[in-house]
Amino acid sequence: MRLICIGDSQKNADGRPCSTLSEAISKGHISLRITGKEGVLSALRHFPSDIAVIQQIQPNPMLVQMIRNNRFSIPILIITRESTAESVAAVLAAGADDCVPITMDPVELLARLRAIVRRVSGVGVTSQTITIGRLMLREDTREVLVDDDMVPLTHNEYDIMSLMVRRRGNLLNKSAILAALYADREKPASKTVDVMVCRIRQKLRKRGIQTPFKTSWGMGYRLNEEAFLPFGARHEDDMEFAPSSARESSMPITAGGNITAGLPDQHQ
DNA sequence: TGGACAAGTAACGTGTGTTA
DNA sequence: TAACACACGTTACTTGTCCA
Repeated sequence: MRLICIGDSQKNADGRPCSTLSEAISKGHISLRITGKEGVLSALRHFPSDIAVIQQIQPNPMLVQMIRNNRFSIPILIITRESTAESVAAVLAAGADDCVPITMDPVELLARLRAIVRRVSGVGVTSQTITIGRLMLREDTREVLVDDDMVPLTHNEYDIMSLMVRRRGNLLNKSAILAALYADREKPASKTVDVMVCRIRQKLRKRGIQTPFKTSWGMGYRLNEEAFLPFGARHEDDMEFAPSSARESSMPITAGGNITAGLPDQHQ
């Protein structure tokens, strides 16, 4: 496994791995390359790696957002010294694959690194394309296709769709979506997310995807993977046409601020 | 069951890019 | 440079859900 270690704190500004990561690397016979956050894009471009590890004092979505905005689909694990549920949710929503404390046992850290790499390189996922049944998301061209028919999404609509697909299986609340879309900009009203999700739904509905997202009342949205399964592979419930103002789900999800963290991850 | 609140949606205003 | 198209955000209204 090839690992690129990115320093995003004063203590590890040049990317030198912390002791926990160093031990995991030595146990796992991992080839290591280090970089500071200034040279991260160049390093990712010139030194293909299997996974990126960002070391931060507190989870900060800006660096993850920058990597994703430059269309690097490399899996990202964040090692952090101090974290809150909200800050972990923000980096996961921005596109990180995992966020772990620096106190984690090196053995578990190594296992997580391997699991993420295995998951991302698995069936249905390539570095540029994610496929879920009839849905194909091309990250290199920022295109979304249903049955090979392109869905004309705007920039923000694509970003929400991409976020939903990459975090499929996880519930995403509106603030997390806004944090991912507007990492370093002033965020609009959360109602904006409702409107953009509604527009995506309308466009997908025209292509026969009736309930692309499940709504959890008061909590957020989740990708409805079954809606994208080919006809005949879906449950009866999903074959029904939803009303125009569909409330796909009203089942309350366990309350809590960090609703994206701690749930099973998405890539199968 | 009804009020409060959240979510869905259409309509509209504004900003920006494109084109003649 | 004006006209136009489009994306985006806001507003207002409707609908659905929760809870006392």
